[in-house]
Amino acid sequence: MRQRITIEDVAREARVSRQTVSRAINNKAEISSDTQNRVLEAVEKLGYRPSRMAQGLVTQRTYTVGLVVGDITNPFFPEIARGVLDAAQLRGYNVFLCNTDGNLQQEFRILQSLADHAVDGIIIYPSYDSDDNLKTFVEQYQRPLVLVNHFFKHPRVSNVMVDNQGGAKLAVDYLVSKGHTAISMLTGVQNPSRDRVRRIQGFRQTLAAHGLPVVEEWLVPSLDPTFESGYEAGRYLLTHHPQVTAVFAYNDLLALGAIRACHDLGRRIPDDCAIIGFDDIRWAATATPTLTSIGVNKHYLGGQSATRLLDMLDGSESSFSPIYLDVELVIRESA
Amino acid sequence: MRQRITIEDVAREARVSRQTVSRAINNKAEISSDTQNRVLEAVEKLGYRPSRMAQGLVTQRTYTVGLVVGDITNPFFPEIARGVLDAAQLRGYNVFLCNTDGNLQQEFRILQSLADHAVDGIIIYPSYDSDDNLKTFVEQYQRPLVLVNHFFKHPRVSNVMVDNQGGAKLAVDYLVSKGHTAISMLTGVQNPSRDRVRRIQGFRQTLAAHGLPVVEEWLVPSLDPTFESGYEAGRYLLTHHPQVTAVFAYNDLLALGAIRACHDLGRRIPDDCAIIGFDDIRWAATATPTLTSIGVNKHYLGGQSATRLLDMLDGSESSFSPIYLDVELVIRESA
DNA sequence: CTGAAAGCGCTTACAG
DNA sequence: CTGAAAGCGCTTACAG
Repeated sequence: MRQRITIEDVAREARVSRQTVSRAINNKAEISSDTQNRVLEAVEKLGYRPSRMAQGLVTQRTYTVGLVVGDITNPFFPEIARGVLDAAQLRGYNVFLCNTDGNLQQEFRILQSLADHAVDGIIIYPSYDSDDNLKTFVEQYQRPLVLVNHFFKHPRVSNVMVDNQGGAKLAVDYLVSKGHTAISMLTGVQNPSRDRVRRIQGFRQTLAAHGLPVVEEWLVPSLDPTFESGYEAGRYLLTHHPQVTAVFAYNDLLALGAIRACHDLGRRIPDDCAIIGFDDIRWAATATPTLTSIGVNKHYLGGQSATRLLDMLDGSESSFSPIYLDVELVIRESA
Repeated sequence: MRQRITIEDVAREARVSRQTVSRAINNKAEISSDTQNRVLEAVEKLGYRPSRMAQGLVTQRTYTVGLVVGDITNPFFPEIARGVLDAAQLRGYNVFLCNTDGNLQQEFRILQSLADHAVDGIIIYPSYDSDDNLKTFVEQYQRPLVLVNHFFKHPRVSNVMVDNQGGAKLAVDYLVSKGHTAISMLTGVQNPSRDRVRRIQGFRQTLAAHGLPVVEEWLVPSLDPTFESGYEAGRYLLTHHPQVTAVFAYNDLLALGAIRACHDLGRRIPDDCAIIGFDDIRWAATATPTLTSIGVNKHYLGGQSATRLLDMLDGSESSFSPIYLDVELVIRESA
């Protein structure tokens, strides 16, 4: 069983002290290029790689970050994760992935566990009521946090916001422009997260701006933001309120479920019922009919979140204003 | 700025030595329950949490593992990842997620970086030609590895295999039972990974077993295993070989693309052309028409892989035979 | 520019 | 059952 190659081995090979090896591999100024080269050769020869752990113990930098999402199985998240991963890797960081399922205790345990592993920072897509978790975490554990779609004022916390309200406006404006007046919304879960609240607000405000009434019975919540729930909610809506001619869904999964419900109820899309989603997951572009949606660049969103976090870590600047990401209306067949 | 609470603080609070604190929190035998309680109270009071890093430096156990997949954005992987994550978390492990994009150099860099972070083990879905990477890694870095759908004989390597050949047989048997004789296959990428090779083998053998010819022109490869490539390949196939009445696709994404191609070419599914996929991703159940596919329990696959890895780490047993996972034919509308 | 000393936060033998 | 010593693999001052 081969032993781990340590800095000691390199020092012996290059006939210098450990500190000098450290200087060489970390590119410190106080070293002659002669010795540096000699050390680097020894490093090469032995295949030495410094232990991140041992380094981290003294520098308090581990080059790891946590990415905390609701459920990686929700097609909204993999692309975000990919954006985070790509940006992180480019700068030499590894990423722990964790799922909260929107469960606060779970979320808390995860944050704690990431702290135990001494991650340098965390990107989190918080649950609907995470403020206590975030607060105790950020005060106990002195590391930067990036929150996606959730505001939290704190010097070590930065925010990346999708223009949810604007997206809802785009959707409703478009439906109205198509002549719809009986517009419903599938709002997603009962306990809405911040982004849900904002999409609902945008929906209400835009209807009002067009002089259209907000019929409360046409705002249909569901258990979770999945295809199945969208199917249930859509079926319920179209059965009990058949006068509705257009549906704006909190997300694409719900919208896709509603499409299926329409289909099963024999209502044609978009003629009998127009449907528009949010997020523009890949699936939306290939569904039948293809889904009109509010597009968010998820890879970019992830990338920006990671970049922001790493910038906070490199920490020249002390304060960071929120990042706002635009959305766009992607018109396809369903509306 | 609050300081980190260390074992030293707890020792002072409980009026014992650091070693005794260590014994208490690690539930060692050599400690009186009296002192243990006193220490645990102090731990509670101070909110002490041991540093995994410091522990890891001496125990050589970090309670982290790596999960290396092709691309988390491919809908095949998130459910696997979820299975890994759930099983790992249950046993107190955190998971680094990494994407190789099937790129060997990238894969090597990732393995190295995970080793730098001293992960306890790795679960990897290897690229098509990873043997060199795996070999140098496993010999240099004395940690267990779990390979999914790729054989590699080594005492520290364990394998989790999906019955790819059997799945292909199920698909072809079914198509033949429906009266098809002109059966084509979308084979995925040019450089097939092990699981691709096996699905193709199964396809060929089963055709032969039914006394049907294998028409080489009907085996259509593509750039990558995506919806877009499936569309291209499907379109090519049905234009140049219109006599084909059934298509078996390497995976669901390709199959879904082929469905769209059929649709655009005005061929009805399944009457003019039957299509069957592999993997049974969620999307398959909700497509129009819904996709007949070979089902793999991806969450279970991930869970088994993680469990196997952690069992190797706990290391009572020295040798582990491969895990074989069954597949099943899921009949829907497309075939 | 280089090395001897101290220490990051823990655990593992070894005494008693 | 408990504590003093040594050490995991590094880096950070501090001398020279």
